[in-house]
Amino acid sequence: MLSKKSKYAIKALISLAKRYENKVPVKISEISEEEKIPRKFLEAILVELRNNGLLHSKMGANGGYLLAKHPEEIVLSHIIRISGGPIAMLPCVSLNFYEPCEECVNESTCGLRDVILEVREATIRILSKTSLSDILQREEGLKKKFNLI
Amino acid sequence: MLSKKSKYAIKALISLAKRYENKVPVKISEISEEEKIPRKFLEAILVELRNNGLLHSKMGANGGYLLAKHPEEIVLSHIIRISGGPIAMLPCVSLNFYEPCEECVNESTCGLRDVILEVREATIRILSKTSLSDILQREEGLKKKFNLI
DNA sequence: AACTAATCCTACTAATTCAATAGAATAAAT
DNA sequence: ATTTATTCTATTGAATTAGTAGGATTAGTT
Repeated sequence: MLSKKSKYAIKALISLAKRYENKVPVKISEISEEEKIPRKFLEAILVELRNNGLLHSKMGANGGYLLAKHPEEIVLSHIIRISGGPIAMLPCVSLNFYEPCEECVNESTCGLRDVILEVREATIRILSKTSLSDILQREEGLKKKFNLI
Repeated sequence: MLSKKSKYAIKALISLAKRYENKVPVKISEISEEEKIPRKFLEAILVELRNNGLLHSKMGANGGYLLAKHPEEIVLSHIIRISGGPIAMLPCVSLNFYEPCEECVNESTCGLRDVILEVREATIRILSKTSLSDILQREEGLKKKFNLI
């Protein structure tokens, strides 16, 4: 399960991606209201995304946040890793949050691990090719599909 | 991330699958020691698996647990669901633990949900075709690969 | 019948992680 | 100066997960 933090991070970035062309900083409170994300929690999340190079910030009046890269260059796997969510279903197959199972006698011959490794690969394949732009495109597609446009 | 409970459940069932042919009940303490799973915790897990039809139990002296089905018929997705772990990365795409996102205006046009749906499908595809037998076969394969046999 | 070895059941507690909040410091625009 | 923002540090609350305790029940053995 994705943490709320990760979900909020993704939603906030999608919201910023929508206005990427404006090149005008967007305030925390604006995103918070639009996406219904608790103000102070979002604040912490955005700082973290900035520290990891996904956002630029501007302080003071008329300040706010901007994507640091083109929406095509920001992919889901990266966002999830920054916002603290391991992607793998077991620590022993995680690239970024690796930990051995205490009880495992021989990790390299563990059948369960082998399966979960496959799951991770399938998951990463999708998440690392899906950018903010892709998500926006999907939304357009879905709106058309449901005749909402 | 899989909970420890789920992981323990899977490991316990694999351990039972190895002795499936014996048709002799296996004691909790035996499994607990072999797999290094806390005794009392395992107890609760096995009862749940039994209540959900994956195990048969026999009380009293010489009692213990047996798989209720052939190891080929017990698949990972089922074990994980019983032991409480949702498989999907978001509640809004979960079949068995569905919950809408409070903040979502229109779920059916949510681009993020659409991607996560794809991830879930890829995951379930693997987990629901992998049985206890498959895992044992993988272990054999891995042992050969690493010349441990 | 008594004894022993096992699961079963109910309840509780501990530990960890997740989610959210408070409040003052700093920066920039007017 | 004043206002409008982000930034930083610290703390709290809530929920979930992990694990424990102890007695009731069942069945085999002598």
